[in-house]
Amino acid sequence: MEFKEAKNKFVQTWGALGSQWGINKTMAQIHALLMVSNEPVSMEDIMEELQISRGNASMNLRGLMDWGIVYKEYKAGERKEFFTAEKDLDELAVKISRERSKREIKPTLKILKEVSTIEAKDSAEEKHFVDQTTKLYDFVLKADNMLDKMTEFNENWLGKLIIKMMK
Amino acid sequence: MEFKEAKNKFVQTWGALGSQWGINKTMAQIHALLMVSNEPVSMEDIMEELQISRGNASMNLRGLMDWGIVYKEYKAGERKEFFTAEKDLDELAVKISRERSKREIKPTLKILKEVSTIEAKDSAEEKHFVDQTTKLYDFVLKADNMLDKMTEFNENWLGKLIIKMMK
DNA sequence: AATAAGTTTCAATTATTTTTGAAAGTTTAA
DNA sequence: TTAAACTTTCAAAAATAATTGAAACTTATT
Repeated sequence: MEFKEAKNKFVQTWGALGSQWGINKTMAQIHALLMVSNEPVSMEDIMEELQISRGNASMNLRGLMDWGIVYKEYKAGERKEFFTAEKDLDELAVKISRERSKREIKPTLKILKEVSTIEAKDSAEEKHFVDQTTKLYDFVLKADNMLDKMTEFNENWLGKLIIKMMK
Repeated sequence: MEFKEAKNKFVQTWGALGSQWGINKTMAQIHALLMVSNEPVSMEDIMEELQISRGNASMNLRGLMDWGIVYKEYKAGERKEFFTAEKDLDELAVKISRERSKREIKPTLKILKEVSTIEAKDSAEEKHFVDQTTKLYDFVLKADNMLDKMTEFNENWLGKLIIKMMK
């Protein structure tokens, strides 16, 4: 396989994976493209390589920057903006975790707390509901805290974690 | 908040969360409904509670069974089929992890292997591509193996894991 | 302060995904 | 073996999400 083909295959695959995880295809593709680029890429180049419109590129780049995993860069003497991706994978994982926690997990926890603390009357049905949502709350809270812990490990937490798990 | 309201809120929230994670809303809602039901639920009841068509219910129940997190049950003397959800949350997490690994991670690893092993010529661009995709391969492989390990812990791995992480 | 270079926004369009509903298929019981 | 009870399938319709493109906006240059 030659370089261009491999690069394209990677970008497509990353895009498809993104879709399956609730990230829009183009956003994932742009991210993939920037991840494997050794130097900052302009919006023009992104549009060209992925065959997408200016508006699309602009919006998805903004989205990626909101996630904190793509940065804007300026080149001396150039008016255009360039973009780079976070390339450290541990850092990338930490940022994505943090952001998903903030956007999705925390609000869900809030609701779980609410619904699990209704007064359970005496019916088995209601008791089971309270019991199950309480368990779910505890579980999600624990999982979310684990993500927080990961950020403390910081350097290569995944490797360290696996070593601990082996023991 | 009264029971019916809480239940509805939970089902809606779980459905919305599903969407954000690439699981279709109805599938997530059915799962939520079954999780908090203390006894098996018929397709009729699911249709009624979620206000969805028979076809929709049928297809999404099938999907949930393919994930291995919803089971069919038969009640003595009843012709209808009933459904229950996996309610043990550790077990649920393990099953979802296993299935996502099989369906999404493993195929992605295969592609990453392919594209990271092209002959890198001498250009910095190509070298960076090979380097970055190799790192990505290693990272995803490690993360995937961690999921496997979780299944070995089996009983309350999340709690144990957090304790280990604290140390 | 006018112009040029570049970016963002958003209503309209297009593509994708989900849902419906009725026909076809299955299974059980008489 | 027929009919009734129930489930599955899938083409068409509806709902949702992504994309375009051109006008509005911003910033830098002359």
